[in-house]
Amino acid sequence: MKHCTRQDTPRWERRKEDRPQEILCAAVQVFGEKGFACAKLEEVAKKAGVSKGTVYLYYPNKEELLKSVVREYVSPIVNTVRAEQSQQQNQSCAAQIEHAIWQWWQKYGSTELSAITKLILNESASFPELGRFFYEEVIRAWWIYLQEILDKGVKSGEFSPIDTEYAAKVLCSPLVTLAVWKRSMDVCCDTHTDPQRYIKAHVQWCFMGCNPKHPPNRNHTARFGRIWPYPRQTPAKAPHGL
Amino acid sequence: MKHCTRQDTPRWERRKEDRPQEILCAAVQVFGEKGFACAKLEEVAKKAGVSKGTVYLYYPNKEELLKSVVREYVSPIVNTVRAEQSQQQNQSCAAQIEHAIWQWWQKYGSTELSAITKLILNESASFPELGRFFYEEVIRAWWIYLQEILDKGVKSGEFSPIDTEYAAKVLCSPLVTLAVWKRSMDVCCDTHTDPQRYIKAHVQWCFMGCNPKHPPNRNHTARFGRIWPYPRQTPAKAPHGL
Amino acid sequence: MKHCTRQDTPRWERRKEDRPQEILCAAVQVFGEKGFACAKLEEVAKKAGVSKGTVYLYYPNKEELLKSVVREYVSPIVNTVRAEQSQQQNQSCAAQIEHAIWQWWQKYGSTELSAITKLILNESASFPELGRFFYEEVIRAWWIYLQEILDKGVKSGEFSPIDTEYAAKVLCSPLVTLAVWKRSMDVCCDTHTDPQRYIKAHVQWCFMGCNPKHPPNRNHTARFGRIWPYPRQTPAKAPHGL
Amino acid sequence: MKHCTRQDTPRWERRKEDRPQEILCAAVQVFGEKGFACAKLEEVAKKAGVSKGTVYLYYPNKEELLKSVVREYVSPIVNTVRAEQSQQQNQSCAAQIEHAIWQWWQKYGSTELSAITKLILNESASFPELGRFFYEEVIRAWWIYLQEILDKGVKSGEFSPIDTEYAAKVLCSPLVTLAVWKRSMDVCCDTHTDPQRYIKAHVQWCFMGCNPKHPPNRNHTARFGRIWPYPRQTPAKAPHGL
DNA sequence: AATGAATGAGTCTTCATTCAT
DNA sequence: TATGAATGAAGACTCATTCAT
Repeated sequence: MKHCTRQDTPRWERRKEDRPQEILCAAVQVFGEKGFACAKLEEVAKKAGVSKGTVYLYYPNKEELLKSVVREYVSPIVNTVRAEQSQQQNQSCAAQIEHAIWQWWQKYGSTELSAITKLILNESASFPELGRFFYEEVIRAWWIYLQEILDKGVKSGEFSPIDTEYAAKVLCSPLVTLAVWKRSMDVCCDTHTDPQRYIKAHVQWCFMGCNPKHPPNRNHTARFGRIWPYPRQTPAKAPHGL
Repeated sequence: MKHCTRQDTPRWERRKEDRPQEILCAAVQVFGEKGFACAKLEEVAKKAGVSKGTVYLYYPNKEELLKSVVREYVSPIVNTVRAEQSQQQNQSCAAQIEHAIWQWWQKYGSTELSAITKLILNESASFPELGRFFYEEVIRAWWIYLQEILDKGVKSGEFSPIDTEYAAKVLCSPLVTLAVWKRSMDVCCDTHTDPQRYIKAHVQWCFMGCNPKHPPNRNHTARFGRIWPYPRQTPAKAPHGL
Repeated sequence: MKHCTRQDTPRWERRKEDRPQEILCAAVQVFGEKGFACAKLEEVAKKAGVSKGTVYLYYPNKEELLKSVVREYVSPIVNTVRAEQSQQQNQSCAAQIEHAIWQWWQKYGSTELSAITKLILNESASFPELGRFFYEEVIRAWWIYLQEILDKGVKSGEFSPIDTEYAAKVLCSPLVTLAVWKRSMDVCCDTHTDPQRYIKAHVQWCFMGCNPKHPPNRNHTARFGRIWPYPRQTPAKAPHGL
Repeated sequence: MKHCTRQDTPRWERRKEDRPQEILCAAVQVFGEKGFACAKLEEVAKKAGVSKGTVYLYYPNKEELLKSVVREYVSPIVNTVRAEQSQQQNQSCAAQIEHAIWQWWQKYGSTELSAITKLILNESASFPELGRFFYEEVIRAWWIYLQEILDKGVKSGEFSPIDTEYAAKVLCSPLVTLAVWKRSMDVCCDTHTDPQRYIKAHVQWCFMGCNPKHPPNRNHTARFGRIWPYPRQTPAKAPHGL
């Protein structure tokens, strides 16, 4: 004989298996929307349907929660892409580059996860450890992956001899910009950047740039000498001088 | 008893009018480094050489300070952009592109002004009118400028026929990324990105990409169909959907 | 299907009765080390080899656990004290004193039991009944024991005429301090107090102090008149009164 | 013409000079009553008549607040006593010892400050840094001071040759015990320990112990061999074995 | 006008206690 | 019984904002 009191709706459930994923999933959303500093663990908890304390049961603190998000969701992506690629070694390096770019978009850039990149770029100066972690765990992995393909292409003669290390960085930057852009300008303006078209333009650019008949003199750039870091101005100076 | 005539304390006389500028100058640095949430008004005050209270004398609160910073700093950027657009008309389009890139870095990217770009990208989701204004006044102007050169080059046959609108966006993105990067990753990691080398790689990329013998099939990309914005996931769902 | 008869799992049968003891044993260590406030029930549980919930099965809350610890652990102390008191009657009083001191250390001070003394001194202000019980059953018994020896020695002329009641208290204090010290300062500093050497110094002190040729004038102390409790100071007062 | 509105009772006063002392004074009381872990900075603030934030204006955190109490009020005491003593170098060492003991009581033991000693002994295992700090700052200073006098006395022949290092420790312990006692047993029992009488007994003990005609054989102690640390018992063992 | 001392709401984190399993 | 996942009240600490000076 069972009394049908409130006991039928228990105050909480025991779901050890699912909790971590639920919390991580909520964390992606909250971190993505608010950034690291402004994200409230209480909001993460609420979104995950648990109490504040439960979050700490699975992740020792805010920073580790974010790191876990990265480790769990973001880091594996390069390896996945790499693994898929390795089954197609007979493709041209150009095809491999293109594939990597589209995969990046499909698996990361187009998802909620790419908000992490925006977050890191925003806050790594304030939370250096986070910046270092993301750099080591994610950014470098992508750079290395792309540079390997470029190196292979240069070695085989498929590509021109280029500064592959920096070319890999340049190669990534439109993707990063696109992800940030979708979460900044496209939110407040009526720009509606079309990712497909953007990436197509990027891919085309990758393989031929604008393809001029007479590329400018390579030494042209020697004229420009200012180097980073530029001198800081003292606050008392007029800001126009900046 | 001390006489406070104009002659005796000329420095103090100007002070009153300079204060707002000094504060804004400090604020752009702090906001640029820390983002809105992590920026401390105390740090702004210290950098500006005034007390915390003085900041509130000129700006009613943190949000208004941010808005003032952006409003104030957009003008020099606009001027910088405009100044670029009128020069080098007689050169080849390729040379004009390259010149624009280097000028962007020299006049803008390498200066404090580029902190504003980082700031805007950070905060435009939270402060839409700021984003809109910056987009209209600065970004679009710059895009149009580049697109005009590209269009001219395509029209004259100097360049291949490309999607000039989006190519202009892609063309900008490494510059934006570089400026943001110097203010984020390079601060916390030992990456020490070399702007000269980065821009050289970018310029080379612009004109020939990696220049493969057999560029991949253009239709390849049709396989990728996911479009933005993707549906939000509810926390209970499997995170693989991320 | 597993048969759980007595023969098959003899160890498990006893478990149920041992649990409270195991928990108390763990608790005395943790309370002794950390004090009531800083002791974590989780640490107690782990040390006892049970789960947090099990502790609550036997003790309704932290406070009752502490009380049980003291109740349970005080008895052995009392017995230890009593056992000491009946021996060595035929020796000189000095020898009896010395013997008592060493026995105290060997049977009590050097064992886990002395953690209880530290605990009681910590918490008796918050849990008066605990303090009272420990005082009546243990401390007073020990004092009386020592005082009896001192009285006998004074009466027989072996000792000088002294204030035996307070001398007994003074006589105890280095022992208490040593036990507390080993559990506090020696844990965090590199002091490594040597108990043997400490007790030797104490014993020597007991029988001759520093043995000066000209002890100071006994009436000297009349100059010092402040008595306990001194008046509490209000915060606004000058702190020099402290 | 002044309107007598609420403005007559301003929400707060600006009292930069007095705040630190008021806060420290409140801190002594709260730390003394509650111990380090249980002391709430909010209570300190309330007692000092300020808000929570104000405490942090002057002391960066709880630990530094306590350290400041020690540095400001406790540490100077030895030096004061030392300085006073140095004006009486012609006194016997015995008189100097006695003077130090009474000064300790008058300047520290009888005041609210001596609760710090209890606190440290209680919590230095949980807050090792605090323990180390207090040891270095206070305890060692007293030990050194007393040992110096003892050494001088031994050297001059006024005292017997003794283990002055450990004798100094033994010499301190009744004072420590007294201070702890007044704040533990005397609070919950009707013991009402008389400090004057206690210290008199201690002083007498210092100079002659119980002064037996036939001190026990010094080698007697060789029989006792157990040394610290004794072996920890496993929780499963019967606690009587402790 | 300028200062910076003072405030207190807000957030991370801990842990005694509860309770579904 | 026993477990340990889940809770939520409580406390340290921060910082935008106020306001006495």
